[in-house]
Amino acid sequence: MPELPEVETIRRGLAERLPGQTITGVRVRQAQLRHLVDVAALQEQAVGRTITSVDRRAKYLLVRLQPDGVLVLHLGMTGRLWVGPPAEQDALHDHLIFSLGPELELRFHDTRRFGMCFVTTEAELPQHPRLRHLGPEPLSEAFSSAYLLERAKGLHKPVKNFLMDAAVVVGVGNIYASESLFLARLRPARAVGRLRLQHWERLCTAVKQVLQAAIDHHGTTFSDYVDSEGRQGNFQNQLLVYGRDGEPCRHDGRLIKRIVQAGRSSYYCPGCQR
DNA sequence: CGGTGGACCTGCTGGC
DNA sequence: TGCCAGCAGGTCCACC
Repeated sequence: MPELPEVETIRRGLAERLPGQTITGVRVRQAQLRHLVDVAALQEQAVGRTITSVDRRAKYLLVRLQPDGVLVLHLGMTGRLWVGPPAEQDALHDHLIFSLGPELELRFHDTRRFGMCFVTTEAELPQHPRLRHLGPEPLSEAFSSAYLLERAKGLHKPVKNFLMDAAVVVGVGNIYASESLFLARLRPARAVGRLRLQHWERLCTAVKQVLQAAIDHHGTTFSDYVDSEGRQGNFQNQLLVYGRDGEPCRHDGRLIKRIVQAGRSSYYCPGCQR
């Protein structure tokens, strides 16, 4: 479900409400998510700790704990987090419930169960198997045209798949990959090893622009994404190609095409993108 | 080594 | 109406 802008929107909501709260209990209704949740580790390393901040690395939310510990949450395709007064009853697919004293709770809901939850220490976090291979943040200076050119050298994979490879850059999912390629005027099937610096400059700028604009609009609600306060995003109104198969391009009127790459839909304008 | 295809899950939609 | 194929915003691993 969520790509970087949606996760960042959720992070901002959590960062307003969680710091200073103490995790007083955890209830696991379904431990089998993307990986099996280690309930004992949560009890030992999260319960009783106070939350100091909520940060983000790639699409992972990092709930930092005092005196040490990081509660890591990933929303997969359909994960949602909810902060509020304790619910009267559990809903279907409410898997994890963190009590924050008697009047507040953090609830993790995930229909398809591709999400993740684990706890680790501050020292182990960078080397954690789920995080250690991750590439640069797209909105950081490390994500540059020079970096992309170097990284793509000798590779033959399509630029769409390259952009969605978390070892290359994190946070760019299926929606924003198509949108970025449209802005950069590049067809998704272009082989990365043959692109020149000028192409990477266009693409790098486009990725940053699209992600920042989506964050500014609180993300994209395509079917069911909502933030931690239950609010929908607004960026779906600004999508230029994603999900617009057969509709006219807003720039040149040609019909948007849909192709499948690595099992995922890609959308592009055959006129604007080369 | 790089690249693809399928697996993991549930639920919704559209065609017959 | 019912059934079934196809699709969905992510990640990982086995296999060529």
